[in-house]
Amino acid sequence: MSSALELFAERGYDATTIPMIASKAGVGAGTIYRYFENKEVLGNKIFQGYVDIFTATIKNGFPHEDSIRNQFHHIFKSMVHFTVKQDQALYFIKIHSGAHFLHEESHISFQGLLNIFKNFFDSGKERKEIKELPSSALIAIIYGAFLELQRLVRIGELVPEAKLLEDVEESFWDAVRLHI
Amino acid sequence: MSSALELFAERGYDATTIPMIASKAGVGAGTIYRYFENKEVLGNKIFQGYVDIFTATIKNGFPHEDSIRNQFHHIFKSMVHFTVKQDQALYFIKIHSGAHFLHEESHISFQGLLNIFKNFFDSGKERKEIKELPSSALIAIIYGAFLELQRLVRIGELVPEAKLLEDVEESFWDAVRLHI
Amino acid sequence: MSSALELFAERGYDATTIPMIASKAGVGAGTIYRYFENKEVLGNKIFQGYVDIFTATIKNGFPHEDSIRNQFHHIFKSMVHFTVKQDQALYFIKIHSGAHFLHEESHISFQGLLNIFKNFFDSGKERKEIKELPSSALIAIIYGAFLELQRLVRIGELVPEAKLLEDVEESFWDAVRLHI
Amino acid sequence: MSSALELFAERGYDATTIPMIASKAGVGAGTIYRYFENKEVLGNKIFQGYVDIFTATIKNGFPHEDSIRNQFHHIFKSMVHFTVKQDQALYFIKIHSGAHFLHEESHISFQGLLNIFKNFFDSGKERKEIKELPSSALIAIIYGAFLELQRLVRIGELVPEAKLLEDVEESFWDAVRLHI
DNA sequence: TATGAATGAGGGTTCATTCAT
DNA sequence: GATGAATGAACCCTCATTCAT
Repeated sequence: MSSALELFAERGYDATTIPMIASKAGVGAGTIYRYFENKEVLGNKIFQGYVDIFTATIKNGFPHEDSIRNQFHHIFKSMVHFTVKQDQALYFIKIHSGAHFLHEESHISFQGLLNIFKNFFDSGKERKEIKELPSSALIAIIYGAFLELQRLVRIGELVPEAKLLEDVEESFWDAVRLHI
Repeated sequence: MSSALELFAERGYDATTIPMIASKAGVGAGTIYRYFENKEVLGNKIFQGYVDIFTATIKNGFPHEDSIRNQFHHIFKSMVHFTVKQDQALYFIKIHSGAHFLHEESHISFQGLLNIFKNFFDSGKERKEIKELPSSALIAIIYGAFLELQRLVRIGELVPEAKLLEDVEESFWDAVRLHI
Repeated sequence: MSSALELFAERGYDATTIPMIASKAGVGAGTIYRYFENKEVLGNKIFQGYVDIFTATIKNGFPHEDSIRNQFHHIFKSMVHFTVKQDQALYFIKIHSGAHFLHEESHISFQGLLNIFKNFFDSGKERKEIKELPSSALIAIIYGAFLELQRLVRIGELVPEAKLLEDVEESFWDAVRLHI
Repeated sequence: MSSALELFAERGYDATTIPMIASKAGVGAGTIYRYFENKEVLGNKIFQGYVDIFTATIKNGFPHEDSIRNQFHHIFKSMVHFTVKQDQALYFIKIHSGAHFLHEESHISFQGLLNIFKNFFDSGKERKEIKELPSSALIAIIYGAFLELQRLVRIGELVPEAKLLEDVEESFWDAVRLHI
């Protein structure tokens, strides 16, 4: 799975062949079919797997009782944390989140991820601390911006130092918070 | 080209076949090869074509002498304008901007687009009106957020009404402006 | 036809396209189909046409009453003559004389050509001036040797000067004549 | 390879399709690509392979110390020997020796074959036993005549009995030897 | 259980042929 | 009559998938 992830992230699902994956994993091509029905299933397993890890990372230790700002900080920190550990995974998710090979189940997993954000923004709006934009829009802003930034980190155009992360978090927070 | 654009945007370059494009365009598969040397050239022509239109849209009437805020407004308005006219195009550009089939020329066109943003942010930082983040990061935030929002519009989850656009612009501006 | 001949000789029948021929002839591709039903017919027309000219060249002024040696001289001279005028044609005939696209009629034309040689050799054998080999073998020797020589001339490895031609004729005659 | 050889010899390289070869060989079309990078490589492998075998056949047991006449006999015998074993191969070589798909390496192999003949004729001319024709011409005569004869054997018009071979060898020798 | 040779459907592409102009 | 854009069958080739070992 990690061989497949790397290749899918590097070359895209369609441009990656099963023999490539097998060779990178050091197994025979046929062996892959003992563990995954076919390439599509493999792609979905990886997609769901990492989306779920991402989701779990954010859920883990979420400060439900804390302030909105601190909840936001937790989310941001979790995203960075996941990204650092799984930069291939996030890039893979980004470029394949609308891919033709994804099953309904994968889309649902993805929605689950987005829902965490949704819940957060909904409660933030209730408390008049978050802008009165549709939550889906707020998610799109944070998620889209974050993934694009991550792309820059990936290609080496940006180095994720503490100061930068702090500034980016500030920018994100400014984007969504309600300015009085 | 518009048939190809639609399919490339929907399914991605690799998952789109020439017969699919031909069929959607209502022509024979061979006909495509009278106008484009091969699939790769077709992909690049479309990519460059729309990137250039996007670039031109932003450059057109850019208020160089106006305030940073008004320049930002022009950029945002231009992005919306282009998106409304060419919703497929922007999504196509997004998911293929690092694709393996792109020629050097296409990358340069894309860089040209990003440079407009860069120049804007650089001058904004000089005037102390924009956050002290690397311009590439600021671009990523705006560009990433915008494209993700546009995806929602595309799939019908968001309706781009005047009020929404206004709020989104405000959010974007908050994200990049220097809060005193 | 001459454009087609040149291309067929240079690249072979299969590697020559109708648009190539049209372009070389300075006409539209469709125009060719006003004069030849299809590519196959064109190929056959050319093959037959030149085989017939070759045949006529040899028949023309054949010294039926003269000595075998002089008849041989006439044949050799005619072959050279035809070759000089139509070097493409002979090469085309050589490399396509067993080609898949030839119709029965073309094969018959070709047989007609070989028959002239056959008659000559048969009468020579009767007069005990030609070796007692099957006429088909004698033809093969002269015809095969001549065409291979012609190939060398074509590619510039041999210059067909008078002395060379004389020597080659001598060699050919030695090959077939009965040495007492 | 033998299926390909047969088809290439019968129909020519260009008119032979990979599916034809696969079907004749009783394998799937894709299987061929496990053993040969592409059709061109297959064609060259076959060409070189047989040219090399032909070359080896002549070199094998060549009587360097013997008389020119006996050396000639060895060459002729070798040609016949090779032809009997590989009748398709020689015809394939003949009709493709100038073909567009041949790599430089194949041309060199072919030149190597012709060089054996060249060396033989050169030494024969030195000893005043061979006609004073360019060696390339002498080769063309023997090679061309032989291949044309072989064609007749292939199509059944000539039966290669001992007597015939003896007579043909005599004819060939007469063609090239210096008549005092 | 693991393998990788074999398969053949399907992709990109070419080109003989047609036909509206 | 001449044209050349359009066509689609058929080519070469790739690769997901199978299955005998």
